[in-house]
Amino acid sequence: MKLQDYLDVSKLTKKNAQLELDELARQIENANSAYHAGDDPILTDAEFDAKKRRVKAIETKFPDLRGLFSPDFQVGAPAASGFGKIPHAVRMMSLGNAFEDRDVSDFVRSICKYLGLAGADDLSFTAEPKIDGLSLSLRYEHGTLIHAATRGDGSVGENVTANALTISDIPREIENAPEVLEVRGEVYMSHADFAALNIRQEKHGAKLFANPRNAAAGSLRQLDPDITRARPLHFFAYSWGQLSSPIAETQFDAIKRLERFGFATNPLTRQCGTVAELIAHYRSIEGQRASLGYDIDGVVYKVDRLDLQERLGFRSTTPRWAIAHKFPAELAWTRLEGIDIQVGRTGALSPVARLQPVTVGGVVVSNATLHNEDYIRGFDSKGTSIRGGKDIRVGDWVQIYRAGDVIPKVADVDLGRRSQNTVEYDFPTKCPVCGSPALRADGDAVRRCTGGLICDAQAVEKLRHFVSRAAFDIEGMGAKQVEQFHADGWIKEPSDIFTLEDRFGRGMQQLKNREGWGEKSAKALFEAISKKRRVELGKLVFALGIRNVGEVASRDLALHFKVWDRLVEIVDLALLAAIAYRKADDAATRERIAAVQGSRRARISEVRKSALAEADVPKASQAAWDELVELDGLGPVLALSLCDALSNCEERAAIDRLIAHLTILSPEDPVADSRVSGKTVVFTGTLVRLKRAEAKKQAESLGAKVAGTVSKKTDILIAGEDAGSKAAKAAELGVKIMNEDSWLELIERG
DNA sequence: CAGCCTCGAGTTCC
DNA sequence: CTCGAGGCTG
Repeated sequence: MKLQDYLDVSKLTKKNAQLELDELARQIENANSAYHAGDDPILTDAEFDAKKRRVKAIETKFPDLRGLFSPDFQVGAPAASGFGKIPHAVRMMSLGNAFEDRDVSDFVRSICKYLGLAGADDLSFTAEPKIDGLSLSLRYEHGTLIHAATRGDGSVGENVTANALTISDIPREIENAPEVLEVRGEVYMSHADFAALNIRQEKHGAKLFANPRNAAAGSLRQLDPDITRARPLHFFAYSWGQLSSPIAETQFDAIKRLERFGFATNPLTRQCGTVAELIAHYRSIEGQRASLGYDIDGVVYKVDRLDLQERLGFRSTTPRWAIAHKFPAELAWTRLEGIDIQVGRTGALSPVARLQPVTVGGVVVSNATLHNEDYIRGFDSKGTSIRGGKDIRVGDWVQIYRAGDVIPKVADVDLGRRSQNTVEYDFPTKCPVCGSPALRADGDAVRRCTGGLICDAQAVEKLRHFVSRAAFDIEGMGAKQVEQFHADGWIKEPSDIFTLEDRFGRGMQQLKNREGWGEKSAKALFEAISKKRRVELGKLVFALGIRNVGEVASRDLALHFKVWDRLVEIVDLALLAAIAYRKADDAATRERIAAVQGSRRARISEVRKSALAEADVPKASQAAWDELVELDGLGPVLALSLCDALSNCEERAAIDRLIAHLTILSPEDPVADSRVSGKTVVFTGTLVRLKRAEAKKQAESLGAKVAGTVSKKTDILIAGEDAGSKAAKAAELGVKIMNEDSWLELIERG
């Protein structure tokens, strides 16, 4: 039969299509396994390819059958990004790190503290090797794999289903599974397979991979699943995301359960009852490291009981109930050839070491961060020594390691090999880009360029921040593109992005004549820009790049103020109070310095208080300032940054020009209704049944705002034992006061 | 006010 | 990923 006829699906009924898809899936799967097992191929490449194309043809005709097994899953996915995006139903977190035994006992101690346990006797843990690969989340519904997603930024991953299906450790169907089961684990490549792959790559004149991790990552992120199939990848399951029903009561049993579902799990997973046992297992794994046949970079410890894991919950990016105990970093000596200065978005001058290239932990390193001038000098501003007080000089032999196996840093300097004619590094006091003075604020570790937006470096960095993933995230407009557009004078400030198409009228013409741009990509870019004219308030605030106002603070501001105009109104109003606060704070700082010199006791808060009282700030302004400062997580420093940014004429004008192009969306309240949603609560005194942090987390998950101090805006004060001044103030203000038990009762009923 | 815990800002290499 | 520093807790 001709291929063309084989791909003709016009006469196919939906019912037959379903049956045929299943059959094709089976055949392709079998061919796949045979391929993996090294058996004789069941299908020729052409046959294999034809079957895949028929699947695609059928799925195009019956889109609702699409998905389960499409060898090219992202039919119709945007071509620019390559892979479709998949939001994770449950965020994929990273892990906190321990480097020394001490950190492990600290970890256990903090868990006990959080749970209110006197000792670790009742706790037990699992310990397993930390595989050095890339994490993958597999979603099964009714026992069938429906997609596989990379970690991405933790919230949204990339759809690599087609590639995951070529990995023999990943079953397509599992039995007796909950309706929804997301299995998480690590994709990796063995040492042997890595070596063989590089030999093949070399033979074909292709690029060699630096290490198995990169090889595995490169292989999984192939647009053509056939290439992935030819790369021998493996998968260890160690965790899970969304579950329609629990699969076990402990971490260890859950791993066993994953095994029964047909997943490979790491054979060195153990249960440990004490810190000593954890460390012993760590040493044992460390001893076997070289003979495992795959890369690991540490050992992961997790609280075994899942109910406790749930109680412990998560910090912003890491779970409280797990930690990665890392192996010591690899070290390498090389020569420091020079020191360059980079200028960041906030004007920070950051020194970067230019090194004679050296291999550290499987990667060739030629740059390393030097942090700031104190780090180079070997002493911080308080006179505490860094690296034993050894300064770093151009020409020195320096020892390099990759902090957390990622960021290259200087660990040590070999003074014995320092040549006579080296000189101490002279940190610039002028911005190397714009020549403005670079000043170091009192007590600040960084020196900053004072040029503001005059400084090209700052302008570019601000633009890069504006288009970054957590901000406007414009597809086709990454760091490289804004840099280029800025260099051409096409984009000077964020608002220029939205006039790019108009301003150049024939912008399309101009753009598509430029190298790397065609008509299609230019059109796609303008479309992508247009799409972002509707923007969520929090993203907008973050994108502005106001100092000290990051992703979290922006989101909190958005949740509180809901609309842009309201936020601006309050910040504008707060300006007078902000000025008064700064003056009072400066006075307090001067007082402190004088007090330290005169060995008197400093009473900073009182100096500040009295200075503020004298300032006589208008009531409305003070109220606005208080509203900002009393927001949970915000304080005077952030509030000052906000006021500064919005009261600066040029900056404000640029912002106004920008928002003229935008439709600003109010944030959706992330929490469903509960009895306490929207209420502001304050905890005080000693809580008996819950620890403070736990109570706070729980209240927030129910939509309540947790504040630190009682004010008129407080709805409920939860008073534990020995509640003091806060309870008195609440009574004075007529705020509702509850004890811990009635609070718990209230939220449990809700 | 000291000691956490988080967040923000800066960084490298693929 | 790490450092420094802001903000909160006790």
